Amino acid sequence: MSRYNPQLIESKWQKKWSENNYYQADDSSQKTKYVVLVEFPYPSGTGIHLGHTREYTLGDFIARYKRLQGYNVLFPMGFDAFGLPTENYAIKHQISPIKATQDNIQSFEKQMKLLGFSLDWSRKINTSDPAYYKWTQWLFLQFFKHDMAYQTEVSINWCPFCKTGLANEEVVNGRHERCDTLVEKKKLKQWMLRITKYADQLIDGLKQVDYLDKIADQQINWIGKSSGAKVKFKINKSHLTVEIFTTRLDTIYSAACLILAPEHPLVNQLTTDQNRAAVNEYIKETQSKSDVDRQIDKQTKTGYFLGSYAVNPINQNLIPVYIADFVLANYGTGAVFGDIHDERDAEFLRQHHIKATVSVVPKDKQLAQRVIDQTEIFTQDGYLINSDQFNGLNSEQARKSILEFLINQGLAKEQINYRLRDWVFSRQHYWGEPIPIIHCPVHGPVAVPDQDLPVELPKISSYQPTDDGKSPLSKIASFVQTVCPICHQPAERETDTMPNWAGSSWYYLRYFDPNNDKFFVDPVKLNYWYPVDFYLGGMEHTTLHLLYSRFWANFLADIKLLPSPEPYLVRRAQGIVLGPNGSKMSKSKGNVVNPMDILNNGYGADSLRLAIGFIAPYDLTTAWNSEILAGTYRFLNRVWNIINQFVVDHDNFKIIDENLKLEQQLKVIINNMVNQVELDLNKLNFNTAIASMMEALNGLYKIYQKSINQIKLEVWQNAFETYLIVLSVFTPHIAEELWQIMGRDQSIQLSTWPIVDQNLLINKTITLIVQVNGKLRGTLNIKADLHQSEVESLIKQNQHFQAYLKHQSIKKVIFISNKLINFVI
RNA sequence: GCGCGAGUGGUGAAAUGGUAGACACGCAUGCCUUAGGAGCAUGUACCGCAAGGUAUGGAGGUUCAAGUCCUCUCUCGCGCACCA
Repeated sequence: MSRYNPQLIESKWQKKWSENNYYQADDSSQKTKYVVLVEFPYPSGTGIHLGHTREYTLGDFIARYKRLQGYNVLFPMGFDAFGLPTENYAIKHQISPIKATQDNIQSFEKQMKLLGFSLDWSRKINTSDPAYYKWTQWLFLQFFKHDMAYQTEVSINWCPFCKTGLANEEVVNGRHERCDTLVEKKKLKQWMLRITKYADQLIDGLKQVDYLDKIADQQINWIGKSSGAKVKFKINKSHLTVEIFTTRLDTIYSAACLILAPEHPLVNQLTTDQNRAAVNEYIKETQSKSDVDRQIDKQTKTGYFLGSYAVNPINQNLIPVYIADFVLANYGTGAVFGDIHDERDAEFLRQHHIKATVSVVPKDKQLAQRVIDQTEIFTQDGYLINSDQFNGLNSEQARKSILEFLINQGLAKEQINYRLRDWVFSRQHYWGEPIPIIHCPVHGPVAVPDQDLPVELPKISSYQPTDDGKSPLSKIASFVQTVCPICHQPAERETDTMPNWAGSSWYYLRYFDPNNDKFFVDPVKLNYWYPVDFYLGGMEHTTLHLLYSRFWANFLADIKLLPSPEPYLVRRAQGIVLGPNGSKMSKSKGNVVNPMDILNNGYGADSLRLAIGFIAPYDLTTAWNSEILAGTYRFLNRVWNIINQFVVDHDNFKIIDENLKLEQQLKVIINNMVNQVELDLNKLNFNTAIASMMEALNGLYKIYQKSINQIKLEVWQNAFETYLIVLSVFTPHIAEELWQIMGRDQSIQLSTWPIVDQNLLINKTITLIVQVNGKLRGTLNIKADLHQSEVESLIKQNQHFQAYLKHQSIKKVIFISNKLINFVI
């Protein structure tokens, strides 16, 4: 009997599978389709890491399970090759990004194959391939043609290290999420996509899909819808008005001042000569500070009085106008009224000695008094005081009434604001899709005609971005100089490129039809495959890739390029794999576990795959633990040994003393396992599914060692074969090898998922729980479906239980058939 | 501060309101041997000789019955954050 040698069998089967194209999805199948999508990787130089391995292994479990169930499964893979990581890698290693990408893709693909993923490699895509980005550019032009892409001079987040603009989503704690450099503000003319137009749809669409709650919550949070009102404040002795945004119109009687953002356009006009010098000084100061610096000390509310006064439209009170850097220029109207019912405002009033009035108090009288005395700040909804005819209303009623009152005078209107900003879509980098626009002195920005797509990236020698905020493409005259497609007069190409999120915003669609050079995807294939049935990815993309790609799909559905707006029916996120010491894996900490090392250590892909499924629930962040691996390896050895033993015993098999009860037991073990694994896989409980397989194997061992000759050969054969089919979802190589050793010619992948025998699930005898006053007092092995009276009489005959019930009056008996009996005494 | 989620053995973790700790790691004892990165058997929450009692971060509550439901509270993780 041979020993289990994963390296030998794994490479053998990987080769066979790829030769036989088992995983190529069929575009014209009669079967029901099922698309399993996992986020495609950046092909960085370090090869795949354990995080990829977890994500793709879990996706592979689903894909293999669905395939055995008879679905036409599409489980594709590609490479998100544009973007900063690849460019930085190329610069560092002094090779061209094209070459770097090719090399890295090759090694990624090789490594993924070593892990036995059932990917359809015939559909491989690469976002940096001109044949692919031709359609990224074409799709961008659809945005442009529908006024969804526009150019504007904006103050953008600028990364001085990467020398490029960033989207809000890429800035984390004031730093660029990739390189951790402090982000600066810079005014640049940028291409923007109107994602804000889809804010409501992106919230509402979540109701139609099955996303993990926290994913949906995070997206809703990020979009940050808030309903309130815009109110006009007239400036005293002036024709000017300042518009403010508030969600708390019920507190307007408390408005003690107006506060504008330093960048507010009216600041200059509202500043009196007397204050001008100091105000300008303050503005200069804030501009020199980064967002992070501004937020370092949230307690100190700096600001400056402009010299003007505004008129509170509700009561005609004159209130001073200030600027302060805690008011954000790019949210709402860039101006607010300051009042005591907001913690920040209250702090501002206190620090600048502005007199505050209370207008909302809580119901609790003692608390209300403290609020009136201004010893306590009350920011919640309550009841109105000091508010003329609105006194006594609750906050919600007051908001409505006051809004109506002001609307009638033309001084207010309802307003919904979002935190979500339009998407800065320009990058000043070489390694991205060129934005396919030509700037004509006469016609302005003009779309590159479809027949001229793709606008290919020119090959250049220096990829280094420039300091002046321009893409390196701007230095290539032969690229820049062109003619206007409308008037054929000299014109210039756009030199900005798209962000790395562009290619990934629609990549899943390209898998449906990866080689089409006539259209981004053939409508017939699109209708068959769209939408994605199951999408697994990282939590970190919830407000980046996931939101962006939903936005693209929503827009493309609006212009009839997609059948429906929501691209992913189910979205789940796998947990992060931490280093063995419980902290994030990183080179500097020296706690990186490389999946390829695990393979080279002789454990093999099957043990690794199993360990990944077994270590914890799939969505839990978990520290890598190589002892789990030793356990799964041991388990596979036991599977290997018992089946090889069976094949040996098979030849000299003689039935002795046939035992039908034992045979039934064997069948029940297998049937229970299939049932349990099926239930668990449907819920993505891979860890308990694998535990069920281990439990079943323990059961098989027990019966096999003692009583192999008491059960018919074909029952054994059937049990082991069923076992292997279920196992093949998790560990395809060893399953395939043992399947062959058992004498089957056809691949185990072409088998069908076993059917659970419902009759075998019903137990003939059960273990009844016996409780007294809810406390466990023992169990009783009895026939199933006994009546309460029968059970009670059995218990009364039982000395052990009698000890508890004797001399007691039984008040009540709770009886749940086949489960429990509880005596209340 | 806001939004989500989680707290269970020495460890990773199981438990449709119904036997808490499945499965696995580790450990202990024994067996076997071709002495291995093995294999097999038994045991392994805590207290107690036992009968029994106590245990799911803490405090209450609902219930015949609570890890699970409710209220309060503590701790940790993730996300967002001067968004009016």
